[in-house]
Amino acid sequence: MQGRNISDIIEAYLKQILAESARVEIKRSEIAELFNCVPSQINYVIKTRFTIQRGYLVQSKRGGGGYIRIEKVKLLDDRDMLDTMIQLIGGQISQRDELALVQKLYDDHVIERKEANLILAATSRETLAIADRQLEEQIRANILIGILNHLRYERE
Amino acid sequence: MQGRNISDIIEAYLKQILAESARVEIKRSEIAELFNCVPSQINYVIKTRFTIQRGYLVQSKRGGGGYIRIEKVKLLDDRDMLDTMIQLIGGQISQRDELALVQKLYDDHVIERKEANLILAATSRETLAIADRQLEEQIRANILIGILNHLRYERE
DNA sequence: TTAACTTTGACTAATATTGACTATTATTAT
DNA sequence: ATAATAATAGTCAATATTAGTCAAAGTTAA
Repeated sequence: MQGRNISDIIEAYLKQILAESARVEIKRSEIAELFNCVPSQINYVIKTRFTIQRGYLVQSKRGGGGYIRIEKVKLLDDRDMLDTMIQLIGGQISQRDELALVQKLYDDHVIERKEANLILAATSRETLAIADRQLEEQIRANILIGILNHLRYERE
Repeated sequence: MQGRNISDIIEAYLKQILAESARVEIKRSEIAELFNCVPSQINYVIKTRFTIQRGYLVQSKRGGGGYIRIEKVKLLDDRDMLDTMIQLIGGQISQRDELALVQKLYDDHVIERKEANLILAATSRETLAIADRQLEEQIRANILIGILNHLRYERE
């Protein structure tokens, strides 16, 4: 599924570490050298793939001994998590961010695979077929929030 | 059916791979070069020959390391009913008519109760929160059709 | 002849890569 | 202590690298 460009490879590398360690701390220049890219590419990877919406917290420090630390965030259980997600969605959400969010719901066993795919099918750009991008993202947000609220009482 | 034009040839080429691999991932420009055609012809081939109705799922990514992925899926038995429903929905559907439709899907065991409720939650007037009634019904129609198309197949 | 299908290419959109410049923190020299 | 310097990381915009859309033009089949 991954590995066609450097960003994907770096993403996979970091997530592999995070699969075991709950947090990973890197030196930007070292990773850049390891993957033979410019240091700012690390920022790009983090910005596009390790957002809070996807359940990651990033901290860093400059200067000597500087680092970038990525931590996997627990969105707590049930109700808190749903509230948090609704907060994160806000008034609109892109298809890309939505995918990450639904993935997280699935990973956390809030929904099953069938439901996850149903949600994605219901809210894809192709399905919604709304010319105006902003409106599309607003409606996607509405639908997702509706579903999340529904999950509050549907569970169990 | 074979080899009369470039589109047919490209179709055959991809299907030959799919006969063994369940999925094929290509770089658009490479295939275009291989068959000596413009890149957008690949899109034409996919659009006309690898539709979901024929049992193919297509995903793609742009940018560096981009690709087009075609996956063969297993079509289910309810396709005719789904087609009929999509016809019936047309361009828009009220919440009331939708309820009847989802009920039928449930009665016919196409979806389970949880999924039915999820669909209703996703498409209720309250969730969509669109002032304009006509637009609301249009978008509800789009979402339902997207879901119905999703119900056509199963990943292998 | 006409309607459907195919081919083409100009324009658009999404995503990734790069590097110059900036900001912050630590270390060293005075 | 303070100032200078070194060692980090951050930002942002330009450029590169893909794929998508659409409509005009060409071709084929009924």
